[in-house]
Amino acid sequence: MATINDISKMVGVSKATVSRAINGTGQVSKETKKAIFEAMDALNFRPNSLAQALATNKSNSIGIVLSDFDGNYFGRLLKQASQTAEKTGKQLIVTDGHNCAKREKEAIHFLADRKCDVIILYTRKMSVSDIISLKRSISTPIVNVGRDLPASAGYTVGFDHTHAAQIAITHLIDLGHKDIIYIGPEPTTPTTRLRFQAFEEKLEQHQLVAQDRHIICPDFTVYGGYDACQQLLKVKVPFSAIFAASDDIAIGVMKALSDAGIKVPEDVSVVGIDNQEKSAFVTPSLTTVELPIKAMTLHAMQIAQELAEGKQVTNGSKLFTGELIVRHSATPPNT
Amino acid sequence: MATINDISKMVGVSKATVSRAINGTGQVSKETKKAIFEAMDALNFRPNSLAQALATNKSNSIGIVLSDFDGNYFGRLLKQASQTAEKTGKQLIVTDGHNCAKREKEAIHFLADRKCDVIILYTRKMSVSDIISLKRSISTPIVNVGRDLPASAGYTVGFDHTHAAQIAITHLIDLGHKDIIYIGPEPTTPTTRLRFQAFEEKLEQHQLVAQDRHIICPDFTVYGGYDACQQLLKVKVPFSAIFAASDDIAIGVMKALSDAGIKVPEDVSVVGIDNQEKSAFVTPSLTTVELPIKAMTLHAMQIAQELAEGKQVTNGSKLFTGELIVRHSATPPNT
DNA sequence: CTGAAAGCGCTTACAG
DNA sequence: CTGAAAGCGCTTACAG
Repeated sequence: MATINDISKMVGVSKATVSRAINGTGQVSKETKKAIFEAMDALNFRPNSLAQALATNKSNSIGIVLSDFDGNYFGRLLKQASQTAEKTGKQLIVTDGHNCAKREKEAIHFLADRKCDVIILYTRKMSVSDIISLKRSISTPIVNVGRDLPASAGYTVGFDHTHAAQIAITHLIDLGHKDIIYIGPEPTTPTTRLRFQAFEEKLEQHQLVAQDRHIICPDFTVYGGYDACQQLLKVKVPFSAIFAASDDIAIGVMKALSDAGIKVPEDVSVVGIDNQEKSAFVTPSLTTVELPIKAMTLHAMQIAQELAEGKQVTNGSKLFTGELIVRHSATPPNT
Repeated sequence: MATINDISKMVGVSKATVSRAINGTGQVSKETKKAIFEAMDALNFRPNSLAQALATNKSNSIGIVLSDFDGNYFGRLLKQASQTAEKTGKQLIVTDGHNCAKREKEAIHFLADRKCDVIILYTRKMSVSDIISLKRSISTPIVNVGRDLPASAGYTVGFDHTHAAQIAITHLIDLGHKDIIYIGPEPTTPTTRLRFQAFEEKLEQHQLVAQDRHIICPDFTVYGGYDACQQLLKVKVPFSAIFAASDDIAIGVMKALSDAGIKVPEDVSVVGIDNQEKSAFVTPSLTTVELPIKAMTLHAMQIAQELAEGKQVTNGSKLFTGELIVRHSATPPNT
């Protein structure tokens, strides 16, 4: 690998001059500039970005830590993030939190250690105080995505999970359903807690039975939904509608129902949350709540961008809300 | 940020000793080691990994470049890669090739410039000669994933796309179908070309009409499949089966069919390629070909691992083959 | 077991 | 417009 020294020797100038030519900082005469670029080509020179970063204390890259590499919307988030990053000429470094608070923290440190200009943090497991203290311990600016965090956690682009769950359930109630089941993971993380609480509250508010209406599935996957629904069919509690904590779960649920000879929506209505691409293509198409992950990511990247350039942030933290997408998986109950 | 100097001053030893204590290289007495660790804690010291990498010329990380951040199996690939990486204590740096040869190259350079120990390359757009010359121009070892490349391209964990397409089509032919349509992207990339060629050859081999049987869809998505199938329904060519170039396309196709009142598999059979998670959960469940992306990634990571440690590679390049997964979307034609 | 010194490949005041 | 020198924060022979 050729270094700046090689090319400085070849051209017969100091490496300071070479550096200036490369970066376009300071004045360099046309002729020497030309000679330098030719030498760079000849030697196939590429600046060592590690050395650059060490010297300047920044790396021209944006770090992302994702709580997990297979959540149902991490693909959309990544896609959007990488598109915006490309426009700004910054590289994106993506890192896995392995769905565990400890790993999430490590990933953040990894990124901070590499002097990323800014870190986009999509965490599910870290507690609010974790986030706040971590934020304090590193100098890299952080922008949180996905959760609704207090101002002390720094910039955050959140989603109103409570509201999303409410409109889904309200839809079912408005259709006339009285026996509604919730299928979703145990309410142990902020997100799962919010969704489940919204469920219970809405039911109670409408004087419907809210107790023992929660069938737990291990995760947010189709498999989880499928198994949980089979479980539900065994216990023989009466129900006419199911609220699934995610579209994936809902799709698993619908499959289990169909395998058991139960028709959706004629016999049982199902609604989900997420509005994944595939949800429009299953049969029946799924009624769900749009989670605007692309718009959220875009917003987060704009903040990140401004932060990276040391600019004033024009549009700071924001809370996004969902929207009900009515399709064909939920109808009035069969009476 | 505390540096190694701060802690060397605090303890009263040279920074060489501190470095040895941190890395566990060389001898350091118990007492000084203890003092050093205490000081590290007190000052909340984290070694600057940029400086470490610059000094040692390695970074203890594995780089991945993905041709695109929304291909249909990049999620599974990433998940598996990050799981293996975690076990080995290496960090994973993921980078987007933006579905374009130029960007793919840039991404590789980015990773090489950061001194990744090894690069996993999943490219769709770069030509074989591109890959070979790029491989020559950087010193970082590369392991290719997904395509079947010549030995001169270095280690490669490939998939036999021709064989996969063949078994899918043969399945349809064996069921008795004579009028088969191919729905997939234009054969412009290595993968799309292979799949389409296999289709044409098999048809000709069985003396079936192979001309004008290709309905083009813009990409590998459900939307693409949906639109292309609507196209197909307009042109009124007779057909009893559809071979879709991916599961996503197949799912879009089935939806278009069902929207048009055509029953799968009673009226039309459909098969895909990929065996995505959701394919078992659509109705009817999709007959497809398993693409063992997890196993392939695991294999690639093992090579990467050995390369990174400078070990001899025990199991080198390998070509994986698909397996037919028979479910409910394809049956004998209705005669 | 420990230290002084050189080096990794850049950048950036400072001086001219 | 250009160069000499110090510095970024580490590691690693070498010498003791």
